[in-house]
Amino acid sequence: MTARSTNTGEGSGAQDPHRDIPEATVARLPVYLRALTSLAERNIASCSSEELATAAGVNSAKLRKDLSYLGSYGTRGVGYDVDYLSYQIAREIGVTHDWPVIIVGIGNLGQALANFSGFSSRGFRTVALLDAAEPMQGRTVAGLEVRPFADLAEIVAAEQVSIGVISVPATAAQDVADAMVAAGISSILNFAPAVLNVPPGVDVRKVDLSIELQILAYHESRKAAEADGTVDNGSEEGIRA
Amino acid sequence: MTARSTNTGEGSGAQDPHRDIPEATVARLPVYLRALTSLAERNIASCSSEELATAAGVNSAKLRKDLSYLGSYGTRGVGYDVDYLSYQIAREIGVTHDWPVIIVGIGNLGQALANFSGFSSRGFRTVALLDAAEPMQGRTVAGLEVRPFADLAEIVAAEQVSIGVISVPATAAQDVADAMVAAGISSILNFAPAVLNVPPGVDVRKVDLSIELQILAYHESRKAAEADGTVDNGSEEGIRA
DNA sequence: CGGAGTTTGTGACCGCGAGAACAAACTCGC
DNA sequence: GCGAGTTTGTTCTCGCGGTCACAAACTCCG
Ligand SMILES: NC(=O)c1ccc[n+]([C@@H]2O[C@H](COP(=O)([O-])OP(=O)(O)OC[C@H]3O[C@@H](n4cnc5c(N)ncnc54)[C@H](O)[C@@H]3O)[C@@H](O)[C@H]2O)c1
Ligand SMILES: NC(=O)c1ccc[n+]([C@@H]2O[C@H](COP(=O)([O-])OP(=O)(O)OC[C@H]3O[C@@H](n4cnc5c(N)ncnc54)[C@H](O)[C@@H]3O)[C@@H](O)[C@H]2O)c1
Repeated sequence: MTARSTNTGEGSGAQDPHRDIPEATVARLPVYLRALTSLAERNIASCSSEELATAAGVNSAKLRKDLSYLGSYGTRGVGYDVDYLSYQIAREIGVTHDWPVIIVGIGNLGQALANFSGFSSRGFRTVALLDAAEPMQGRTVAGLEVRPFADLAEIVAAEQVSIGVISVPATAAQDVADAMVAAGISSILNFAPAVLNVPPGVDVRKVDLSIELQILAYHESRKAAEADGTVDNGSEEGIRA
Repeated sequence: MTARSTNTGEGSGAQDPHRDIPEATVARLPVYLRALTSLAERNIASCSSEELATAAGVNSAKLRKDLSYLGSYGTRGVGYDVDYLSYQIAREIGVTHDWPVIIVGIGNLGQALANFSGFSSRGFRTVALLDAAEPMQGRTVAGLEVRPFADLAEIVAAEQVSIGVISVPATAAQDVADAMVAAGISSILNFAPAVLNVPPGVDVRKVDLSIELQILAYHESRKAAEADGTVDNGSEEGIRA
């Protein structure tokens, strides 16, 4: 029984800014930022939590709690200053300056992503497009030359890239991810329907179209069943009164 | 078998199929289905929860719990039959037959989606492409003629469409959603960065690229700060890997 | 200057979901 | 037939996250 259980008093102080923002809150901050941008474009200088919450599609209490994690940037009885809050959220997320991004796999989806203007307007800058296929290389997409996949490490080092987008077929996704990690990339956005294995310290987020549709299909099935009465062909029992 | 002996309780048995599957589980079922498909393609006939869990990138206990919501389809001491379990999951999700889907907004992203083969192989069939712009209409994308947006209601009724995909600019998204709902669509997959307002009974899922990237940027910022020396106290040794 | 009205920030509560642990059920070898 | 080994299905516990409700803080007006 040594003093192993130090227990670290450390107090329960929760209000130390920049300390452990809940993941669910992090996922909503970009939504708030977008809503604020939209308000700013309409020359609205300040807003209440209620207004911002409806613009963002969330509960106002949740919004206030989320914002409280980054500090007290509102004024009681008044609301939030749009520009000021925008900046604070952008600073917390880390998009006050642009992040360089590379896209690997310039097929159907990769080209759409490359042409997507929403990147640059929200804190990101596509600095390179990479593809393994010979016919693609050298072609220009969205003003950028498509470069060979072999140049990955060189580009990542030269441009200080830490975020990579994968839009290659599922079979190649793990290889690309491995190469990205080896090159020094530590955040990956994966569009391929594959489970990626990465070392600790590397973040992966996935966007999976089929999964989203299947989730919708599940609820749609239940709606149909609800309206219909029965669910399926009951080979077992399914006796209904 | 069929000896349903101790069926008296029914209290916490909770094994009534088709009753309240948790949302988090629903979101993972497609992942399991994909992993199973992959196993089947490699001619693997059965697997344990451990194997399937690693293939799906989740914890085995979580996987077993998830599967238990749809019934007892495994065999203790043996594992799961791949084909049988695949069918059961597909049936639960509702993708034993194909769902007709329409895509509205055939720009960069819409064309990529239309050309995406993953739809048809996972329970969905693109039956129509719609766009409001004159120059697009009549053109053929992925073997389908692009039709005027005004035909929406007619197409939805004729093809019994209940799932719609929105890939128009954010400013038009709400209008398109309203038209979809009016036409009878009750599930929407939205790619536009906009908050959609829909009546109850209509499901909306959103895929938002910028948000995903900003979440990555947030964690990336913290990694940079961590490595930079913004860490003040060195008293604690337990650095989370 | 003070009270009424408004809005933020936060403490309390509760339900869902993740994970560990274990009993039940099945197979296999003898 | 029976015990040993294996794997599922379920129970229990704990922490995160969503919601409510309210005190604190600010403005406005008389
Ligand atoms: N098209 C869509 O709408 C869509 C939607 C959701 C998901 N996805 C997924 O995104 C991925 C790409 O889809 P797509 O339709 O653009 O496919 P695609 O076949 O059109 O393009 C894939 C590109 O990746 C390149 N590539 C292949 N292997 C590579 C490697 N090892 N290194 C570098 N580049 C490589 C190919 O040359 C090709 O240009 C797929 O995994 C697909 O499942 C696509
Ligand atoms: N391109 C991408 O990679 C990408 C990624 C993420 C999100 N998005 C989002 O997806 C949406 C589409 O992106 P895009 O790059 O394809 O844009 P785009 O401008 O290339 O295409 C939009 C299409 O929608 C059509 N359209 C406009 N208003 C319409 C209406 N009221 N009814 C029917 N059709 C209409 C236009 O004619 C055009 O063909 C945007 O909201 C964008 O923010 C795109």
